[in-house]
Amino acid sequence: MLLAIADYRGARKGFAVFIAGISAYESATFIPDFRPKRDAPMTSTETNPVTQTLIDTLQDKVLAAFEAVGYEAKFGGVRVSDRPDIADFQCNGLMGVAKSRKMNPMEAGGAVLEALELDGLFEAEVVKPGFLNFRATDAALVGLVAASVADARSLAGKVDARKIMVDYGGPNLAKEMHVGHLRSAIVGHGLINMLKFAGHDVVSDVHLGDWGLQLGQLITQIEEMRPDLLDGGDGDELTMENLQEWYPIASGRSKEDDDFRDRARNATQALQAGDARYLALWERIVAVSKASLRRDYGRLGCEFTYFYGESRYQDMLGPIVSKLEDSGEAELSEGAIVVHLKEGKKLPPLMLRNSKGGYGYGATDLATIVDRVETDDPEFILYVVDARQKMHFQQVFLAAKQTGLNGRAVLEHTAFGTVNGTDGKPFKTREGGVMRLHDLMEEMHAAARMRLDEMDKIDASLREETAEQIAIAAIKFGELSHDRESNYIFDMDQFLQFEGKTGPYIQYTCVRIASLMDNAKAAGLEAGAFDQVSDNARALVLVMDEFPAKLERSVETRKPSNMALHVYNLANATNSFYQSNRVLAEGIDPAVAASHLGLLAAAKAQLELGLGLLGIEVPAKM
RNA sequence: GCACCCGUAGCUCAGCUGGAUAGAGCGCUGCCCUCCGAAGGCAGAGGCCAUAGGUUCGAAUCCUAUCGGGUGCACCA
Repeated sequence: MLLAIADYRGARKGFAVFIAGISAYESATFIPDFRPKRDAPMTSTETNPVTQTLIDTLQDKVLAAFEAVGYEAKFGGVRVSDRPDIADFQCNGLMGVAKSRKMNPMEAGGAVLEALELDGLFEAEVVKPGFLNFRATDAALVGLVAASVADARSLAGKVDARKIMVDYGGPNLAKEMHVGHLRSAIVGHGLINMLKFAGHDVVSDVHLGDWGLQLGQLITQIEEMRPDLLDGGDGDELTMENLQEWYPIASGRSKEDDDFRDRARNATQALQAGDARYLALWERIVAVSKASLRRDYGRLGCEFTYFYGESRYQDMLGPIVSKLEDSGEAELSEGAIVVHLKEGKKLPPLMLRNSKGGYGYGATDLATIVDRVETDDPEFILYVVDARQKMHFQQVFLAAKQTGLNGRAVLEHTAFGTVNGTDGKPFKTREGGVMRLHDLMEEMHAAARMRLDEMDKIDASLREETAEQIAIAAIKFGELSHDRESNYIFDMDQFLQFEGKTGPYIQYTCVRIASLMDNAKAAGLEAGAFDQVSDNARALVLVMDEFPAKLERSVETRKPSNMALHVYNLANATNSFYQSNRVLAEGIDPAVAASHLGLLAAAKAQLELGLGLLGIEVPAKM
C-alpha cells in the first residue's frame, strides 16, 4: 500500500506527493515530443481566471463553503456528474451531512449554496434527495480552453519527484518474445512514460532471464546434439531459430528424464563456476538472444535504462547468502538454505540455495534488490510481471524487508493477467504454437498496409512507415485499453480491425483535424480563441478537463488503461464536435470558424499528448 | 486441502474509494458524404450486474455464504 487514503482530499494530497508536477517537465529532457504544438494564439493568464482544472477549482470552492458552514470536509467531495443532462459536476455529501446532524439534506444544501462563492465560473443548485449539482458557465469553459492552449500541462498539480525503478520482469534467453510479453513491454513502457511525464526520476531494467537451470538445459542439449558449437565451430548455426527449436526439447527432456536433468544441473553448476567452454557458448547465446529482443522491443518503442540480466548478480549470491546465514536470518532446512517468513503466515519459505548448492531466483532477486539499492537507491521498485508470480514476489518482498536488504525502497508487484486465446486458455496460434511477437507485428503491419492501399489516399512512398505506425497503435491500444490485472482474450481477428475503440480510430481523429486545419488555412481561416460554446463544444471541453485527473489515476493505480480510456473518450467527443460544428461551411462567420478551429487545435494537442504517453505516434496522413 | 483473482448486453470489456435512468466497442436494424477525410457521425433493439442473505436512507460497487471459471502452492524461473 503506497498511499494511505484518509478521505478524498487526503487521497489527492497523498497522491500529489507521489505523482509529480507537470511543471517539472520544463527541466526534463525525456520525451521532448510530448510538448504540445501551439497552433492557436495564447491567452494572457492575467485576464483568464482559470488556472487549474474546473473540477479542482470547484472542489476548492465547495470545500471552502463546507468549512464556512461548519460541515466536515469529508462530505465535500466533488466529482464529474453521472447525469450530464442535468449537471456537469456533483457533490453527494449533503445526505451524509444530514445524517450525521439529523437535519434535512435540502436545508444543508441551502446553507452551502449560501456560502458558495462561484466567481461566475459555475452555477449551483440543490435537488431532490440532496444532490448538489453544478454547471460550468460558458466563461469557465472558454477559460479552460484558453489555459489548455497556452500550456496543456499547466492544469495539473505539482509534486515532489520520486526515484522509481521499473523492472520489466525479464524475457528469457533463447526464446523469442511472444504475445505474452506484450503486456510487460507495453504496460511497462506506458507506465514509465507517465511517471516521467508526471515528473518522476525513472530508471528501468529489462531483467533478462539469462542464467538459471534453463541455460544448463540448453547447453546440455547442444553439447549432446551439436558438440561442434561448443568448441566454437560454425557460429552461423547458432541462430535464434535453432535456439527456439532446441530450448523446448531440452526443457521437456529435463522434466521427464532424470539423467538429463542431473546433467543439466551439473552444466548449470559448471557454467556458474566459470567453465570456459560453457561460458563461451553462453556468451554467443546471449548475443543472439539480445539482438532478437532488441529488435522486438525497439519496434515497440520500448527502451530501458539497463539491459541487465540475472547473470550480473552471480558474484553477489554467495556473499549475500553467507551473510544472511551468519546473521541467522537464513537457515538450513532440508539441505537447502531458506529464509523463513515471519509475516507471511501461510507462505512457504523463500529458497535461496538448493540442497545441491545451486542458487535459485530467490537469491537472485534479493541480490538484484541489493544492487539496485547500492546503485540507484530507488524509493520504489515496480515489478511489471505476470500475476502468476504473485506468491514469489510476496516471499521476496517479505524476505527483503525482514532482512533489511531493500533499503528505503518500497517493493511493488505491478501484476498483469494472462493473455488467453478465444477458447479462454493461454494463447496459442491456430497451429497450436505460441505466436511470436514478431509475427504478430508483421501481420498487423500487412493488414494496415492493405488498408492504406485500398484507400489509396496517401502517397505510396509514405505507406510503409504509416502502416507501421497504425499497426503499432492497434497493438498498443488493444493492450492498454484493458485493465492490466485481468486476463484478456487475444482475438487476432479483432486485433486486425481498425474501426471502433482502437488506436487507429484515435489516430484518424487527429489526422482529419490536421487536414481540416490545412484546408482552413488555405481558405484564409486561422485558429483563434475558443468562444462559441455549443452543446458539443461543452461536452468536449468537459472531457478535456479530466486529463490531469486521469493522468493522476493512471500513475496512482499504475494502470495506463485509465489514460487509454480517457484518450478514447476525448476522441469520441472530438469527433462529435467535428461532425456538427462546420468550419468550411458556406458563408460562415470567420470568428465562429476561428473559435471552432481553436477548440479543435486544443483537443488535438491533448489527444497527441495522451497518445504520446501511451507510446503511440500519429501519422501525418493515413 | 490452503491462498489469491474473476463471474456485468450474443461476443470482448468499462464502471466497483456506495448515490439520481448500469456504459462502450464488435455484431445486428435504420439514417447521414452535390458540404472540412465515412478508419467518421446520429438513432434503435439488446441487461432480475452468477445466486442467496446482510449492512445502509441508498448496493453492480461493502460484508458473509453458495455455485461456476482461472491461477499459485521450497530445491524450474
